[in-house]
Amino acid sequence: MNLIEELRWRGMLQDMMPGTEEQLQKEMTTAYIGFDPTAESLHIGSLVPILLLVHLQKAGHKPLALVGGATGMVGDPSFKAEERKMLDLDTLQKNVAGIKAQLERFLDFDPAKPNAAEMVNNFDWFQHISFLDFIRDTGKHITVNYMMAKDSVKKRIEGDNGMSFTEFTYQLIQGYDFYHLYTAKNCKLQMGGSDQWGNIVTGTELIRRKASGEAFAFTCPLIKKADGTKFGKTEQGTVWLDPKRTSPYMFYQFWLNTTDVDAESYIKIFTFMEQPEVDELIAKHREAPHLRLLQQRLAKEVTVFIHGEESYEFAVKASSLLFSNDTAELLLSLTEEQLLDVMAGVPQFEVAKTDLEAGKDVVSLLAETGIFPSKGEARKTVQGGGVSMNKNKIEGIDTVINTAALLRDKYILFQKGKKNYYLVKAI
RNA sequence: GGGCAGGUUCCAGAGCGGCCAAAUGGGGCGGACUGUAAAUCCGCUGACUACGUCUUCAUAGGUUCGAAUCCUAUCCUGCCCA
Repeated sequence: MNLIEELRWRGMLQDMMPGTEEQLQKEMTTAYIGFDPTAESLHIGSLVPILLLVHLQKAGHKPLALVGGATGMVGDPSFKAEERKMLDLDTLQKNVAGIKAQLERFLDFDPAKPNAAEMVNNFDWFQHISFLDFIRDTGKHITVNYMMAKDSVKKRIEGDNGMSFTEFTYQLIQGYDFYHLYTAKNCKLQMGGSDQWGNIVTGTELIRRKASGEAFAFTCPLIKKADGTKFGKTEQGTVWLDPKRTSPYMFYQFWLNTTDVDAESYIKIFTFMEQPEVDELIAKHREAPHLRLLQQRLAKEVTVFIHGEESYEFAVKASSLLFSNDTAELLLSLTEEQLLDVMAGVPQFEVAKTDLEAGKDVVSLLAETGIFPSKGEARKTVQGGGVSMNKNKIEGIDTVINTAALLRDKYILFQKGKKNYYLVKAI
């Protein structure tokens, strides 16, 4: 299977420019994807582009990972209803550095290899280009009519919020990136999410007009859940790749909670498993969905890829402990070390031990530790039967908590809903 | 620069002097069911020292016993004209 066939089978191909497949067959091709430095860490939304680069490199081509130090200063308006907030320079630089560090783990940068991955930052070339030079040398080649016709900006042009010139410029800036990489690094292919199609095509257009060259592109569908909601969010917010932001346990849980329908497509997209094995697994899953073989395998593959074998095993251990039925007794039997081990990925909070010795009502405890943002919310959730302590449901808001609740004389395990655990440590 | 329409709680969007912490929908959270799934049903959704009090309807002033609702100025947005 060649790269394109592979990606097509995996459902990772949306649009493709004619000739792309032939180009990839013809020679080792350099290709790039851009990453937005909107945060210091990548999140699972960026996983697909990363995987595209990995597949590309596996197929013998040369991947370039571009971090958008310059484009990040402008903000991509594609399909967005509103203008984005501008990031200040310091944050931007920090973000670029953070993202760079993460990307380095997933691609092979070994310079001895002909198709070694490379990292580039578009700030490096944009910082030397003056505004006047840019509009004369580059802006001349593209008409505003062409830029406005893009679907990606339609929402803003027809919408109620307008679009600043700054944001409108974005596609030209990104287009220039492609042009620059084409001339500087013989990069002939750009990939990205399907929302990037408009920006990417502006790049190939620029290459055609300014350099009389031919460049190619393909995009990957944006990942959505079957119910149409946004992929990559949980109750806790974004799922990050950085274990300090989203613990491997939470990360594992995210994948484990995938719905049946989604799991079938995710296993193709997010793992490197091959077709026969995937087909077999899906068949098994359809026969006995309650065993959730598919979700478990998916969670395993992705967690191992991002966090490694060891973290995965911790996550499984913690999950089985927290979700087994007789956990209430089990909790009591754990040693402190085991307890902490299991709770490694669970958010932790502290209380003064003296408060517990005096006895403290649940509501205050939950709010003051920060498990709940306010007393009101803590109260309402407790009243709705949504909070458990050490795996036993808290019955009323008058419940007073004292040192008797402490596990190993030190910890209390709170639970909001079924899946959200919080460990409180008495100090 | 001129004219017009707007800026409401997470979002969309009602309200247009007291009955407004603000309809309705979406989202979110929680409960039941289940497979840590989907669908469905139910509850909650500004804060607090909580049958009451406090801070909210772009911002700052003003009118009034009383304003999200009226007036003035400012800022922001859209549309149209120049």
